[in-house]
Amino acid sequence: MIGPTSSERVTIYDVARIAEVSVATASKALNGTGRISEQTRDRIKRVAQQLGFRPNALARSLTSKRSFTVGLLTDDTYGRFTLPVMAGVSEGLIDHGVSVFLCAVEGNPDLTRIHLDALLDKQVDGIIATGKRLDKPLPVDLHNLPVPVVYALTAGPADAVTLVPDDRQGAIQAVQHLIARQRRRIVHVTGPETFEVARERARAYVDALRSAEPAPAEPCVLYGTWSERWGHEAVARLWSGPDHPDGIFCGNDQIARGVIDALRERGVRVPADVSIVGFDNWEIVAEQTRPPLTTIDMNLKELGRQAGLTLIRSITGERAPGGLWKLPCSLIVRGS
Amino acid sequence: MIGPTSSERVTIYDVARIAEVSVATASKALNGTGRISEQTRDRIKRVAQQLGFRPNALARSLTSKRSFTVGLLTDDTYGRFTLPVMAGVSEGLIDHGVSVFLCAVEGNPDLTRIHLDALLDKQVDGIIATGKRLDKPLPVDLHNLPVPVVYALTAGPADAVTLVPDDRQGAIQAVQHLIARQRRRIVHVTGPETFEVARERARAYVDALRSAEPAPAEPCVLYGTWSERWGHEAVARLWSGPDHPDGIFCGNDQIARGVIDALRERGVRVPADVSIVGFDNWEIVAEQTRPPLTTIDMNLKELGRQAGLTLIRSITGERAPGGLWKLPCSLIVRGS
DNA sequence: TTTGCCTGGGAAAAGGGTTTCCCACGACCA
DNA sequence: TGGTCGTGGGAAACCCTTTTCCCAGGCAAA
Repeated sequence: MIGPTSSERVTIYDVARIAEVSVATASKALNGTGRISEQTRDRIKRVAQQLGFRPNALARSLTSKRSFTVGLLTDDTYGRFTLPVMAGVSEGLIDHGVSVFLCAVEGNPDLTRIHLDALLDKQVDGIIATGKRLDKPLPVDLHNLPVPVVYALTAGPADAVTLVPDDRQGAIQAVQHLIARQRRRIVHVTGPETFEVARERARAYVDALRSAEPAPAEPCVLYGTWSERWGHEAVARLWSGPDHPDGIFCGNDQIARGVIDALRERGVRVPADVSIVGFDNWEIVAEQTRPPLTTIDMNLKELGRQAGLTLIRSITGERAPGGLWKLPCSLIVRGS
Repeated sequence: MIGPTSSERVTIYDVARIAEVSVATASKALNGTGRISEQTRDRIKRVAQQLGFRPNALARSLTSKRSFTVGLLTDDTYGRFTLPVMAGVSEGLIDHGVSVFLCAVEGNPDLTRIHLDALLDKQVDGIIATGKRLDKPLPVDLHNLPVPVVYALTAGPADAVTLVPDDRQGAIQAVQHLIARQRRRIVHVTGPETFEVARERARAYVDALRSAEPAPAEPCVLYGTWSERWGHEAVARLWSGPDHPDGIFCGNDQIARGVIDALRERGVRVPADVSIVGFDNWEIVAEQTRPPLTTIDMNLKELGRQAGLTLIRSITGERAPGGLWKLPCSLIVRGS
């Protein structure tokens, strides 16, 4: 009777025994290494197939020094930004047989340490650090780890690869879109000035306006919070004076949502009287506004995928040049 | 000079050599097993500490048959429901030294198969399957796996543990809250009737009304979609006739958002004229409505934690009775 | 002094693979 | 017929840790 000795998992010993070869030969046949005759190889493969043999990845990792796992450290509990990144990482890595350990560390240094130690003990091949703010590093030092680290959406050391959306390019696209729609009095309503991304987008907004022909009205940046409420308030403020904007570039989709609602309440038509562009392409918000929101997509899933692939390259020894890698954003045109 | 032989990772051999004992003794000392004299144990521990020795979890798993990893299979790409569950799972398991493999399978059977095989090859101790709909199973059969499986927010076989929020209890709480606020004409605006949760909540709504004293107006359930737009439409429909409700229980927070906005646009005051209760406690929505939304929280993080702990128990041999475990929801009272 | 027990510690196997050699054998050539 | 070479396959070491015996020696009891 053909079959493994017991109900336990079938090992390469079972395969070898039944194919009547040594385990060394079996291993070489199954991995395509070493010199084996065509027919022996086929026979071994057939037996392995029949037995449903699947090599124990743990045992294999022990010798190969590669565990085909990586850790994903994330600081973003709410997950609005992290989730697409995670999905991208996972998607980009599974093709390489690599699985991803998820570690939600919620800004807690002790917890982060615990997760990090667990990852290292489990011999991960590399680590991806991700957060929601580029200017806030993770609460633990990832320097001098025995494995490569790639940063995504969070601050890393200068010599490491850090992947971020190209906020500047995204903001410029947004402004140019408004200009192309014949808008001339374009203001920027965004989050707190303490956020680097807010300042970056604001700078890009100013530059884009300044370099436009014919020259639009002077730039005007309103810093506030990342909330709908602030969108309402900003509209109230903007419409309190005599000069009203005809285009508003919002720092995120929630603000844009507030702006759109406030405008509708005032009887201002979007996009007839004022065009709105958001930022994030948070579909659950952007698709539900009336009209649906034109916005900038940061392509976070793609960013995650790139992070994964970059990490793989580092693991396999390719030395990537460190620094900030900016990935392009896309303009999503909807109705606003 | 005290130190490991090379720059490689320090192994238990290094510890043993430097402490001048055998590896067997070192292992026993560090794990607190076997019989070792107090001083030898201390010496070994001190050496291990100095060397920064951390045992290789892979090698350890090889003998112990426990990898201290579990797989989390999720079908919910958007992650609104899954993310809190994931966070809870991770949080509940890290205390037990267990790490979580994240597998986003997006309803793709082949991809699911690939992930599942990778998990099994990596010798996970167990698997948590999660989705966003109880009535839609994952696109792969998790029966007869060599490891225990726990289901959360997704359909599992009858003999397995399946954790879900107690929709009935949550809905009843919502209705009772409205009744306690002296509301008598309470309607239920919810998602598609094809969703089991929608029907379940609707049944609970009906039952809660029927058993209330003094008897409120006849139940009225409006099925639609899970969108803001449907909230608007439902209000339009409800206010087209002569009899207007004074309480609305919404199937989710997005619908509630639409309802609240539509009411404000009509000049109906919330909660003076009509009280609203949502479902999900999706904070980003619920806190931004005007007024902030009173809603039902499904305690998904706690659900995730329970899923993790239940899985641990199954792994360690405790046989949990299979079936549907309903975890209580909480009423979150805000301004509506 | 012998016997027996207890104690602390070590040798070796096991866990499931991969890899480095090394060997046997047949073919080919002189 | 003897030597050389290429080929297919195997023995054993190795990866790192745990665990199962087993042993040596000290001490108390007989």
